[in-house]
Amino acid sequence: MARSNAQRGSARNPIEEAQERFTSAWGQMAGAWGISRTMAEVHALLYVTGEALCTDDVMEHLQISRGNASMSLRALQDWGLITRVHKRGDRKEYFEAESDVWTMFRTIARERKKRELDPLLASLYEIRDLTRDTKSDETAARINGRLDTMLDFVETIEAVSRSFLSPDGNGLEDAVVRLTQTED
Amino acid sequence: MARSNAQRGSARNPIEEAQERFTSAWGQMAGAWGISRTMAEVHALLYVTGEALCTDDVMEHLQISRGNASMSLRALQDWGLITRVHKRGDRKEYFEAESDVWTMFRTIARERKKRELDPLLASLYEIRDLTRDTKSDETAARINGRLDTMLDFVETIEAVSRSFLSPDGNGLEDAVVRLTQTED
DNA sequence: CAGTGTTTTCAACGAAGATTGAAATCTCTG
DNA sequence: CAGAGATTTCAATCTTCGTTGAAAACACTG
Repeated sequence: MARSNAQRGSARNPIEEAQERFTSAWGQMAGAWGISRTMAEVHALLYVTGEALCTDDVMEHLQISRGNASMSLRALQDWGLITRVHKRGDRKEYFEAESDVWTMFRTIARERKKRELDPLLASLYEIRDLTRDTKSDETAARINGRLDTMLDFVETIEAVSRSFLSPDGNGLEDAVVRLTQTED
Repeated sequence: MARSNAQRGSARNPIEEAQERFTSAWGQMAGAWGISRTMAEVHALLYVTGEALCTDDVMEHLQISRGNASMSLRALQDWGLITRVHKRGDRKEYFEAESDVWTMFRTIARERKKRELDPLLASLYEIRDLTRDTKSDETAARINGRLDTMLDFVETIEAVSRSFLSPDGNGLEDAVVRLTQTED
């Protein structure tokens, strides 16, 4: 009882502290890809640990409720960032994180594209069609011009994303490596 | 009284409706770059309108309070997405949005890098240093391996971002164009 | 198929963040 | 430099989102 409280905050040994700090740092990034802090922390924990953990492990490490752990694990599965693992002779379910960081990144990017970019693009098409046959005074022309410019831009972004993400390939990593090399 | 309520939701003419729908669609993207929905809507309004607006214009179009409008405009200035404009013979301040979409994108990306990526990288360095001289049993080795892999990855992302964003140049647009063309 | 261990669901609650509005501050103008 | 107009600030309030915990559903095992 005394022991399990004493180690709150800064963990016993360097490895545990590193694990805890990583989990927390990764949690800060939650906003960066539109998931809750807890969900990011669960993911970080599974990633850094590198082995399959069960709901109780997650609850204990992160000090969260069973319901919260269950929902976060479910959401991470929906994103495709973790997978279920069965251990025979054990009735509990275990989960482990995708270990390849590029795959992880691609998964997140693909999901965000689906949830944010694609709907935006769809909206922009609809909006353009609203004003397709409007006689343009000066103001209308300016506004339409801006909308068209934005649509072009978002289309370009979408095209780039698609070429990286949609095939099964790992074009992303290649491209990034190419880009970081000689910028001639 | 009847009139100003009647046009809530769908605006009178196609142009106004397009403007309103764009503002709303752009507002949905707020989460995507870590600002509040209102702030994104103010930005969208200024962008699509294409001319300088004052606080009262913003308040009226978006149906928000003076305080909220003031704070959102301030925040957008801090981000560098809008600039103040003085109209002579008028005591009010006016604001207009950056009109070049690539510049806009670069501004947002640069700010996010500063606020999210750089701190993450700093944390990861600290975390690595924690475990630098730990004798590694099997578990510790695995965890350290994962942390190193993640650090490499984030360093790479940082390097790519930096090469696009930090110079004054428009390397980003060029790179994107290059990437969308023949993928050989 | 009863019993036990495990996971999921969800209404109530709590925390974090956004918004308001009015007072305080600032800034022109005559 | 008084006063009107414009902007900013911030405590109180509202809203939204995340979390809890216990009940229900589920899934094994003997």
